[in-house]
Amino acid sequence: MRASVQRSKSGCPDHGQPNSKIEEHTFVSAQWKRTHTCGELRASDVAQTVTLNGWVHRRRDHGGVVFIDLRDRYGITQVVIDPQTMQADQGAVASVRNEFVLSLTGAVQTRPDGTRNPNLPTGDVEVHAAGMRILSVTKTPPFDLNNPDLEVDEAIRLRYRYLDLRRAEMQQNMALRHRLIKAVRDYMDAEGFWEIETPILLKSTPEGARDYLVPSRVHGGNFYALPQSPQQLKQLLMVSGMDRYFQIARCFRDEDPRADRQPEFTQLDIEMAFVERDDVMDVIERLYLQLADTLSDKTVQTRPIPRIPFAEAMEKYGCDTPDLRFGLELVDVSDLAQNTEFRVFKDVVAKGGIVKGVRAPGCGDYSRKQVDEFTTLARSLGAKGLVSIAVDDEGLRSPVLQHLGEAAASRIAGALEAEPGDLALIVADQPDVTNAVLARLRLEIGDRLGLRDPNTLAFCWLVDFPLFEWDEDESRWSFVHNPFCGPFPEDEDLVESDPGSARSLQYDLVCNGWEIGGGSVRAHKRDLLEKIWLTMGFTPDQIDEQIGHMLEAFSFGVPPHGGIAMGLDRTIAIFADEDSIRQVIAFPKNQQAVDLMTQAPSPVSDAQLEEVHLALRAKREE
RNA sequence: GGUCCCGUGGUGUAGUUGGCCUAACACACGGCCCUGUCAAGGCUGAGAUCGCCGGUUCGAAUCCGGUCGGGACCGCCA
Repeated sequence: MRASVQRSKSGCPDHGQPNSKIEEHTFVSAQWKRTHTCGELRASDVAQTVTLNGWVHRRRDHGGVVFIDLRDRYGITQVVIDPQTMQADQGAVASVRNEFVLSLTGAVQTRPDGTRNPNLPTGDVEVHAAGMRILSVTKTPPFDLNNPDLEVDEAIRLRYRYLDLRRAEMQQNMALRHRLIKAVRDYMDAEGFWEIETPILLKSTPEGARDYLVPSRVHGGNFYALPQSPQQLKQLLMVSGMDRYFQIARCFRDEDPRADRQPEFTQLDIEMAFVERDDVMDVIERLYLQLADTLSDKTVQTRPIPRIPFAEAMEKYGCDTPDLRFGLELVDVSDLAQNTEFRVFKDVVAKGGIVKGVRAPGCGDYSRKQVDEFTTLARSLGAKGLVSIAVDDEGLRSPVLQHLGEAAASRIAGALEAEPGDLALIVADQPDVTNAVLARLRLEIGDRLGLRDPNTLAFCWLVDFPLFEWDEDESRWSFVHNPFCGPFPEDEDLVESDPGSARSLQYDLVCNGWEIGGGSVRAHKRDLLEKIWLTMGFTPDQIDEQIGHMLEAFSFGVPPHGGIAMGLDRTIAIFADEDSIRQVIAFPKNQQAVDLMTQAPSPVSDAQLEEVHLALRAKREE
């Protein structure tokens, strides 16, 4: 539980408070209203009298002439203030500082030879000010807004997010986000989809992520839940005959945030009637290729988007979100490993584990310390250790060479296709741990060797997922995807006879190692759905309670249907070269799910609690 | 719930094998000078008891413990 959230120190130096006496002007007279934006004046506009409104990006005061770079969303224009020709109060001009909001009027002129600025679209011209009005003064900003290279602590940026959003990088990200969502809407419309809104206040569903709850005032003791996704509603819209639905939907999940996860996030939510797997995938594939072509300078690595069966992805990459921008596939060496004298390997294989490895090209000369970094990473993900084998022209070097034996080590290195100069990294553990660790090590190698080309979009579809996975904690089968995902038609009998072998009609779209979307063709037949839920250990009564309303709806004539949900924040982050979706969300929350700007979540009054019939069990702090 | 990393003027960093730190540098900020800059320039000034609390020590920004804040990850995320 969060104790008291510290407001960082007041932040802004206000030495001498020079601004307190400066007159600010109300924006009443049309005379001071902009005629142009700060990004549009060109040589062809010379001789026009214009008025610009904007923020002072930078000010260069030469004692006589003063240059002001005025900035708005559209760009930056240089304004020259010459005391000889300027009608305004010189004191006001001298008082201007960065981030003041100004109205400046004057004539557009060609810049003198040799003073043009090729780095600015407006750099051929400048406005010679005839008048100036200060619309708003400012305190000194808590961090530099005009230095694109400066990396300011994210907590400070989030506290003053409205200032952070003035920076060019964030303006570009917001522009990209707007254009991408606009392109999505245009595309969906052209494809015959209807955008239909669904409720934000709905019923809590116990499966899945933790719900955000909203207490009901009218119905004491009862709660709405915010949607984790509009899953059930969009399926019901199929029953309603809407045929093709989409929504730019806000979704809410009360789980710990990450770089690629926020408590609330935005999905392109889609559902289609009378479709098979390929129909949904085709709609999304064409959309994403179009988005990549029109909104990104990056190159799509492979068209059409390759499809990778889940089992193959786990085998080659150790995860279901492979980064295909580079090779370095994992290799299973369990057979070789179990025939060595190395007890660690033999025991793991004997207990159902696997031994796999990955090649780190050119890392054969890594120091003990560098190899230890790999080991630390492996241990942090649950591995008990990491076996490294360095290959050079002399032979092999490995901490476990004598346990493994020269010949066996050589065979394993050979299986990994390690050449002189390479380092082979091998993990032996239960399959999930081995794969998770090596998947991460593979990415780490890719990062270190610069193999994750930021100019490439390596899309792939993950298909042929299992329908169920075994839940160790609860000793029962559970969903891999969602409660309505359908099995392969030929696998329907396996739902009862061999649940672990039933394949699902799920598909995930992956790009550069990020899962950017997933969906499925649904199980729309009542008996099949009931069978699936029975397999997962629900009693008929429980099934009725959980999805009775869906089964009832399906009893009134349901079209075969399927859909998908695309993570737009992640999509935009990849397009914008950002490591975190916070960079493409205007007002995100931090890793503790706190909004550092508004300090939400926050206590509410006793009266508010009373109204919604709540009493707190623990006295809140502070 | 857990592992790891980080915390020094407004911002970003240096200093962190304890002592020459009376804490340095750049930007920002205040004052003065300067009529063609575009990261303008010159001179000058103010600003941090080193997140907080406690401990070790003759001596702590530096070592130890705790705590708060931030980040990456694991768990969690149908």
